[in-house]
Amino acid sequence: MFSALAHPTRRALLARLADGPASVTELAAPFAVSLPAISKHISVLEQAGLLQRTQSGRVHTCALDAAPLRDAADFVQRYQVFWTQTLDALAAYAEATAPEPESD
Amino acid sequence: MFSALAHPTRRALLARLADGPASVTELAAPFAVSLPAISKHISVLEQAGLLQRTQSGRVHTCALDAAPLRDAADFVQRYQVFWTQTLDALAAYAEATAPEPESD
DNA sequence: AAATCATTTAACGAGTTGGTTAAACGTTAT
DNA sequence: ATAACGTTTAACCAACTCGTTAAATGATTT
Repeated sequence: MFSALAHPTRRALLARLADGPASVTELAAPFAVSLPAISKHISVLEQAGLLQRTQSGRVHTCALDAAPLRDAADFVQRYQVFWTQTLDALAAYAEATAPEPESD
Repeated sequence: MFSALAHPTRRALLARLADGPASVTELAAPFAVSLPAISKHISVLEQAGLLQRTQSGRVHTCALDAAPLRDAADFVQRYQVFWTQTLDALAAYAEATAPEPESD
């Protein structure tokens, strides 16, 4: 999943699909690589569950499926406190997760 | 960045660091791989900016730096609308491409 | 039926990743 | 000074990634 997102071409493909479904050739058009290369990228995205294929005739139409990205969002947001809060809040968070008997 | 997150061991290291800084040996302890392997993972995280190293004596203390994760969060959240509206969008698209009169 | 089109598969090569063990490096302790 | 410790570097290997070109597949058009 994260490795599917790790390649810039694949992120660009997702961005393109955010504007609507497209065929493999349409998806490949903006890129300077061969069609088989794009085909492989699409397979990677499909296997990561980020892309759904619908074959109608000889045209494979690809559509974005962002559902798995929710997991990535969940993962990343667990760390949100570490970049949004101040050091005080960070300390509070540390204390909340690993309570330390300080007094009382 | 995404490729740094792509390896489960590295995500586990980040999770561990979320509880506070730790030395390389401490970080390596829970894993069944050799110390050099962990050392490399730490280097990858460090190069991705997710980890800061402080050498004091012969001990390298590693601390989480979640700031770069903000970029990942930004990326992922651009797609949030696609998984919050997924059911409607998918239904509409399915109906448009393969019209299946199920209810009228 | 033959040609063309959209796409994938096959086979290959260069470079990277993720692991290993052995050795090196610098720090601390005896 | 010597030994032990924490960590990295070196050298190596197997497996994977990302790209290529050439051929195959299957659908459509002529």
